[in-house]
Amino acid sequence: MGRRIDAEFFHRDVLEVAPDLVGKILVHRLPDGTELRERIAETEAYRGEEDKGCHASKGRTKRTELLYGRSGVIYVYLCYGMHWLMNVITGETDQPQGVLLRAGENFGGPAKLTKKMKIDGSFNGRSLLGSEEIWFEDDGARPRIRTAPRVGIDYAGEVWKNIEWRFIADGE
DNA sequence: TTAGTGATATCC
DNA sequence: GATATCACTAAA
Repeated sequence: MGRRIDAEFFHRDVLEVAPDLVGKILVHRLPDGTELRERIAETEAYRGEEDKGCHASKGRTKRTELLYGRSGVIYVYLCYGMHWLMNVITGETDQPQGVLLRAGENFGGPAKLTKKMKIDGSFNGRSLLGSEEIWFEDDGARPRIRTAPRVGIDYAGEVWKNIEWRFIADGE
């Protein structure tokens, strides 16, 4: 059983938090007391209004408001009408940045992760800090990380689409 | 490769 | 009010 990750961890630049989050364990306690645990195997960083791949690139709206808010908060977004994608807000307040959780160690795919962890839109805006329902743990694992270009954002243009802000645990 | 799906943003 | 878009997945 690991240590719960605290506010300081998330209150750093997303480019530090995103790779650090790889290998950490997401814990979700269900109302009936069951704990779902999954080690994070892959993340992506989204950072700033100039990042054309970031939702906040179009400015501050009701939807992206959370990205500008406190670190340690969960941003859940419904994609293509059926997939929940989970992000963790990082960095300073008023600085739009967040980490997209792309995969756990037992499955690949952002929507699979939320499905398996039973996370949906009702988690949007919740905090990972001091919560009895959902939090991250550090069990001391320090996986090797490799980087790669982000996926699914072809619309963002050559520069932003090729930048290596995807962080993957190197298996074996 | 394509269909399916619905919230959000943007345009009348 | 209407339409276009989208950080995806599964099936073929």
